Amino acid sequence: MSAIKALSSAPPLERQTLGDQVYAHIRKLLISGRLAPGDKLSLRSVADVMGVSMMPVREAVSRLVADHALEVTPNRALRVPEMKRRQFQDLALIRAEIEGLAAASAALNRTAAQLGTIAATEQRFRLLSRTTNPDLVEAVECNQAFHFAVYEASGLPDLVEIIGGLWLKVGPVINLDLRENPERLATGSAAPLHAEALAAITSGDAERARKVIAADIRGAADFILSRNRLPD
Amino acid sequence: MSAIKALSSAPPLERQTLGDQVYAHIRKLLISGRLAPGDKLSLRSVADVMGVSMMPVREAVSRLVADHALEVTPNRALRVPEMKRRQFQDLALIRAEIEGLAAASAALNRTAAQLGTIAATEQRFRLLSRTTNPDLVEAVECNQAFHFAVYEASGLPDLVEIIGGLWLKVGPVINLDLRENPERLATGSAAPLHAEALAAITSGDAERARKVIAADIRGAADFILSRNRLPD
DNA sequence: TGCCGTGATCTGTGATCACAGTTATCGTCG
DNA sequence: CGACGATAACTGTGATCACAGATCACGGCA
Repeated sequence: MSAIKALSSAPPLERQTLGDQVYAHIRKLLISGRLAPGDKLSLRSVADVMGVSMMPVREAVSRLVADHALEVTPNRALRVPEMKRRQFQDLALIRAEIEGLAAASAALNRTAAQLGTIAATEQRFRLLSRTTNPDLVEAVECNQAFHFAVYEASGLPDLVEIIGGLWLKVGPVINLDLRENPERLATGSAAPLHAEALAAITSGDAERARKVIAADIRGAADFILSRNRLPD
Repeated sequence: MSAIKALSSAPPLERQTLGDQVYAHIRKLLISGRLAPGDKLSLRSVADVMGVSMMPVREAVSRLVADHALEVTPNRALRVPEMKRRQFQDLALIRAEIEGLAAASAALNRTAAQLGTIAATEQRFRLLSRTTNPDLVEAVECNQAFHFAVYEASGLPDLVEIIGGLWLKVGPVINLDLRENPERLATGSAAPLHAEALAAITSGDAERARKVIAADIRGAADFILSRNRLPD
């Protein structure tokens, strides 16, 4: 019995099916913007380059289609959806509210360890944004890491998952834009806003955290909308 | 050319794959509570009763698992997840905020036709809640119809989709409870709150609409939590 | 009587084949 | 030389088969 009890100490082993791995792979490509709106995919080609059969790809793609991260056209073509200008505006509004809620909850519920993670990612982002020639891929990941460090600290996993779905939709647009306008990283207001968010969460000021994160999202969205690369 | 132009007038024909139909079927069973938490499913049995192969069921189930509307246990069993008490509380908080946002947006953006739909569903629900022996299945559908009539009127389809995902999670719990406590329909405060929400949306009072819908959600959640049928 | 090994059975996962519909390519006709 | 039409290649969808792992029931050992 003691032996059994010993073995049951760390049993949360989670099985990773091939479908899960393919899903995670494509998802990362989308959020980081390496798959741009309009890009076309095919089950067989993806299966080929990933060295698996078509089945796991089908499973992963069906999930991404359900998230509207991919779409299958009436002609049975598979592609990254083009985001209309209006939809991007709406998503910014929704994200400001939902991610603001997560930030407010984080200010109230964060643990000390989570606060440390937030501070670390904030510092990384701040230092990177001051660099003269920043690595864009790393900057994108830094920004994402900071935001999700905040959201994870909310203690609301269901909310984090919803936000993840939103990022999956806007990721291709945001990161494609950042790649074309690298100066936004330095001239934009992201870094000081992140610092203020960290301060608000540290002091437990929920409403301030909510407003700052919402402002960060609106700022990025307004910048992209001003560049007007979106159809409609 | 004129013939082609004529044909392209109404081409938004949407193909319904078998997978889509299976997904819609299971989804309806979940939201209406006919599949209760803990219920077990199997790909082959579902495929059998629906008269299709296993493939469309796999496609549908993989989507529902991605939504956390179903879960596949480490033992490769497929079942409706049990909702923990804490998670249900968190979901109520999230829903109050998100669905409140949708209601507020509906107060500002609803069309006249949408307002009519909201009023019609409100009346249906009000009459039904006064019935001495109401049909519970119909009551559940009425409540759902009213809420989503409001949310559709927000003009934010992405937000409606998020809310749909939330209802998919809480549906089994809420409707299972309503089935066991039918008196909630008459004694609860749902009907007057719905009426007040309709009034707020009619007059364009966004903040009042937000608060009323949030109160409706919290009221139902508190009732269920007081019954304490949830684990943990 | 209580416990554990062992087989049959059922599970989701992955691969392979078949098919209808679309797209792209190229040869041919006007 | 340009436009049309047929054919070949490719698309997602669905069905069927194969397999490893897990559950369950039965039976034998202690």
